[in-house]
Amino acid sequence: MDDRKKKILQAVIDEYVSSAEPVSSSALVEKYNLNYSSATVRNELAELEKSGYLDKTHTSSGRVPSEKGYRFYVDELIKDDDISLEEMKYIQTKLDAKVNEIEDLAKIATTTLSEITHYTTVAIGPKPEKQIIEEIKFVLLGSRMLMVVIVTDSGLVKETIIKYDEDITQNQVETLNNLFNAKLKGKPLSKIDKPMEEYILAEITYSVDVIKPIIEQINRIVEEAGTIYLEGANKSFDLPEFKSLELAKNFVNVLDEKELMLDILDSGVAKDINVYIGDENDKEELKDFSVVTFKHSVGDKDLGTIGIIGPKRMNYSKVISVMKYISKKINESKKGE
Amino acid sequence: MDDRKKKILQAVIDEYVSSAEPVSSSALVEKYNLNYSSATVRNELAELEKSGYLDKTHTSSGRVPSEKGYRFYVDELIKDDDISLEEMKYIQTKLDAKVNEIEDLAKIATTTLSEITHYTTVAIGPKPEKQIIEEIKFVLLGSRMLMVVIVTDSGLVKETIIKYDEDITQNQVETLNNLFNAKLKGKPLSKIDKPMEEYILAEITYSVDVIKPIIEQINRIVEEAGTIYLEGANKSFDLPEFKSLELAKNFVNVLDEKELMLDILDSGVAKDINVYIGDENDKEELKDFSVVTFKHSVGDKDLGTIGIIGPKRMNYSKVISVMKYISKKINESKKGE
DNA sequence: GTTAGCACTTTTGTGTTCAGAGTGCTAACT
DNA sequence: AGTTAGCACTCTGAACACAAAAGTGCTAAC
Repeated sequence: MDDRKKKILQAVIDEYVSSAEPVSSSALVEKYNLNYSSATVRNELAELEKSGYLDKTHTSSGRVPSEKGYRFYVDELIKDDDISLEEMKYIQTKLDAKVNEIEDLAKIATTTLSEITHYTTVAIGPKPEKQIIEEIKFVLLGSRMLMVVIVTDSGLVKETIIKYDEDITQNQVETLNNLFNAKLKGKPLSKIDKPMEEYILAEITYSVDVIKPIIEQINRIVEEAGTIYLEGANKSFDLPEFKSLELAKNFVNVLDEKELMLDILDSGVAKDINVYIGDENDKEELKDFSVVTFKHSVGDKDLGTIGIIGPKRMNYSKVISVMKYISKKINESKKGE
Repeated sequence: MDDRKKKILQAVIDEYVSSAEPVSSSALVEKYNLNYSSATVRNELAELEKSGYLDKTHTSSGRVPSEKGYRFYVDELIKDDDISLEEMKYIQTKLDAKVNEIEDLAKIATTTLSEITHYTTVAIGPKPEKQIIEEIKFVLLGSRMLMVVIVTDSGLVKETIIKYDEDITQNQVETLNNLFNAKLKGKPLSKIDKPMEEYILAEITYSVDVIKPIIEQINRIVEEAGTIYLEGANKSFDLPEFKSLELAKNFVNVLDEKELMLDILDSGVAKDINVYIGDENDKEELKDFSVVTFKHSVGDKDLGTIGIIGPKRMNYSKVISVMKYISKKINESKKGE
């Protein structure tokens, strides 16, 4: 593919991304100051179409990028500095917010990404099983509320509260602290299984009623730790793709299926940024969309994966540029902590 | 208004609520086994229209309830036991879930309400200023993470984490516990103002760097405590009212304005259940919708307010029945705790 | 290799027509 | 009195035709 073809393909995609309308030869000449006539451009467009990079919606319509076209664009033509000074500043202030829980940081990154790109973003934290329990602490609130706090090596802090019908003594709290730390510290953050439960129950001399709810709640925490969150689902409704309400509803339904989202975010291979365009998505429901995911981290601490879901006609340059920038900034700013 | 008119008005509303189409005289006769001919019904409809309870979309169309019609329906015709056995059971299992934080209970109620009614629900917790701090506790996690836990009389438990660059001693934690409890216990949950901040700073002998972030985070918690949450925003897209995407977008935007939502939920007067139909809403943005709010509580503990936002063509009977049932069940089941 | 020019294709918007759904009213019936 | 059958009238919405607009592809000339 020669330079002129690349230039034209890029122009078609840029134009289509911003207008969502099939792109005509004359529009290209006018807006992208190509030094050729529309007739020449038309010839090139015809060839690009023959090689599969472009499509037409009907015989006499303008051109629309094909998935192959987008793929070529993402692989070869993308700019990864498509981010303005204002955007950088905005990201910086957002990330500077005094947050102390690692989950909050991830959430802020997800929100910011959605705000800047205007696409829907989803995120999951690091897999619970990959995190190591560093400390588990029992704290008595009043005399009948027990708080359980679990701290993991990746900086995750999760807590829950159990209410009892009887007073809990400081003594009991000590015992619990000792027992649970002895058994769980250094282990991966996963549910307490039957054998472990039996062991703990056997070990404790006093009432089962105290222990049972603790185990129940710890298991709930673990489950919750793998939770996904979602930002800017409504943003997608501004897209002309969704002028059919049918499609919009489908989209919302996809987002609602947590399992599906988990799979998608998990499927990202080792690469830092993964782009799935239309049919490249494994899931049938996403064949009409594009998904971009990236793993982020602070130093060597995994922060989980963030994904963007948008139309195939996504602004890949901007999305990837912003992702890279956020990723870099998170890593830099918080490394010392 | 005589009985027959009431019966017909009720039939028109019930039919319109389920079909969203203007209701014709013949449809009424057929589906609501009225023992009159369509001509008679037409006469009644004409009178109901003259008195303002019904509208027409054009001269020869069927009838549509007016806001006055809905208001009459809500005030006079509503059934408050419009809830099935299955629904009761579903609510019961949901509420039986082992949750221990009062906020989670409110969240479950909100979600369940949305699931059963298929409308969008929003909720706010009790106003922070109305809650009294019962205990404030500092917990050291590892050696450089400090967790602050605040417990209020209404059962709210809020916590946050502060990370330091230097080790914190158990001694310091004790001092903090004593100082903050001495100053804040029994006070309403509100931001720490300047004088109080100065006082605390003066009182503490060691580094300001330890205290500053604590105050910062406590204030953040307080702010967050008044937060609203939202459930089932996407459900509304199934409504035929939203066949115009324009309206759908507006609706989403309304939901996005947290301030607005807060106002609406706050404005509920002392009554247990408040219904605002169309123009009865203070906010311009909600003139096309109806809002139903209710305060809920466990025993004498305020749990905050839940609201339902839906089309004026809302199933008021069902919504109110379900609200009442949930409210009753929450109160019953958790009273002992 | 490039481009002006034009025939050809398809979409989109507009006006028109026509059937269908409902009402309102009149006149007859109980 | 109240009820109802019957019919004229109104409005909507779907179907169709037609014209204008937007583009392309191709040819022939530069």
